[in-house]
Amino acid sequence: MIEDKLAILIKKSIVNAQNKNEFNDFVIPEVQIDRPHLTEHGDFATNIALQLKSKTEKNAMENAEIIASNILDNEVIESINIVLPGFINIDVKQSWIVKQIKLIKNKEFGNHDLGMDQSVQIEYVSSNPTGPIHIGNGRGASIGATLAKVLKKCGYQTEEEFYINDTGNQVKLFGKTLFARYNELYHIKIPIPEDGYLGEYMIDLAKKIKNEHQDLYLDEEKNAELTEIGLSIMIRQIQDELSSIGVKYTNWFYESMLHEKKTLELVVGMLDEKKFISHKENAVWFLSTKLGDDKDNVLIRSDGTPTYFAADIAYHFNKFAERKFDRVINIWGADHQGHVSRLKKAMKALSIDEDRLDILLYQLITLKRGNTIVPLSKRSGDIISLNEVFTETGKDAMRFFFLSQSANQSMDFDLELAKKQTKDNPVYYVQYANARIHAILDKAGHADYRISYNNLDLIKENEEIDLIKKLIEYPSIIKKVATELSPHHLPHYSIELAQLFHVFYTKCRVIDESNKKLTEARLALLDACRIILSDTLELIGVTAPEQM
RNA sequence: GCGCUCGUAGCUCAGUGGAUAGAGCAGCGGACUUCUAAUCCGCAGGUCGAAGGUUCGAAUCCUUCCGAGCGUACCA
Repeated sequence: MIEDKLAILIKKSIVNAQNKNEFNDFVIPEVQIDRPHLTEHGDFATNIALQLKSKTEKNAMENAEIIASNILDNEVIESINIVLPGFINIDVKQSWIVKQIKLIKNKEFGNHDLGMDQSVQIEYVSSNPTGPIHIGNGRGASIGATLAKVLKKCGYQTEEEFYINDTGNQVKLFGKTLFARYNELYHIKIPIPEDGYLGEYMIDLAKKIKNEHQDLYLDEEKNAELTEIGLSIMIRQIQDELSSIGVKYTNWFYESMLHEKKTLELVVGMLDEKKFISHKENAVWFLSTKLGDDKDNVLIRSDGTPTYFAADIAYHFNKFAERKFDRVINIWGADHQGHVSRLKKAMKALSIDEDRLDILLYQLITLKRGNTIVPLSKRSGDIISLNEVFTETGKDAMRFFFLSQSANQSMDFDLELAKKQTKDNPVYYVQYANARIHAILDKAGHADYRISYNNLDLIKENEEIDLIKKLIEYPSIIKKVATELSPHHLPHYSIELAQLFHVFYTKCRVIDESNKKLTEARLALLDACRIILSDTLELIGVTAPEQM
């Protein structure tokens, strides 16, 4: 990365100055390299001279002068300007920028080795299998899928997992509701449980089972089997819907596995051994207050059944201790916020370093129809399924939309406006840039022009240089997304890149019959652009069409 | 009450210690005989919720207040 290169040059210059006694000895802090907003402030800037004030006992301007005068000869820096109150502004050589095109020959550009081959598991969506996934889950799906791809690009061994809560109260309710709906088809009236699932999809589900198995499960004693069949159909539907927006998991993990393998008992036993368990009012409690939480939490209810929390501790124990992931990232909706601290405390209690667990919360989506809020509840049957929204807006517009805001920002999703806004979605602006690139490359191919890196020095228009500068920013964007777990930078970057391409397209004609050398150099630039743009779109989870 | 997140242009949002705060949409005005006008160029639009503080420097950090969403279960 160019920033690293410049930081090293600056660091060397400070060492130089120290050796010449122009600076006294001190430990050099990390040199921060920024991209200034204004072009007159240079291509890059650093505030290191300001930061060193306390260490050198000189003022920032003096520091800057010393640093600038000690920078060794190099192929990158064109000029250095020192500006009050002590900024060092750096302009980079055009000849160096242009040469960078050569480095962008495939999609490995932008890769990092941050992960050092560590294994990381990313768990996301994990919605209850008692109903179809709703529109709100689309956000978690988009964030998770993109983050997984970026981490892979950064040298992690990634695994993507969907956790299926196939046991517990909600599943029981689901089973009872399904039983009632199924019987209804045979004109047998069985009341739907009070908190049952009222959505119409339960009727469809019952019909499906009737078509396949006829009256085989009318007997109440076979309710467990009926529930299992219902769940498996539901899960398949969830898989299909996620896959149709381009989200595919490496693993689907069933909660029931934890019960079968007695992981819960194991974990509760371990916590007991480490004195984090107490028995109060016939229930078993986890003493998270011992680790600084505000309150303790029930693991086993007074009726003997485990809570969701207990299962989740076992599940995470399984991730870390049994499957041995180095790192685990969970992507949760903000309504699970209260769960974060106690799960981390539980890991700590089990002697698992809580820093290995990252929980990324995304703020919830408020669904609206005009000015009225549309409530969402699986149980009441108020469901806007992911499926019905994306078939109207399209997968690409949806993925781009969900990713383009920071996870900390709550989102409004207006169902009426969604279709209208679809055509305004910036994703098309970006895709159009890609289509334009391919139009030129195709035409050049037919006319027998070849990409050539031999005459890159012919590239000197401002629009070309700006475009290349944006291209070589790509690795730092990827790094930012991976370290901050903030995938929303990708759509923004793609828009900026597309914009610079469109400007270039308007100002610089690529195929110029009178100038074959320039044409072939520009084809090299164009190809670099194609690679970065399509890689960005792939990470976002959006297609890169060659024609529009 | 306490905790988490947010408050930036008419709208939707970037920017989270750096210099004169940016983009899209909406608005107004221009540009197609050219490799795709789903494009480009220009104009207009802001006391960064409020007040204090920290420092060379604050939309960004701290404190208080105001407003919004979420959480605070022997639900998941």
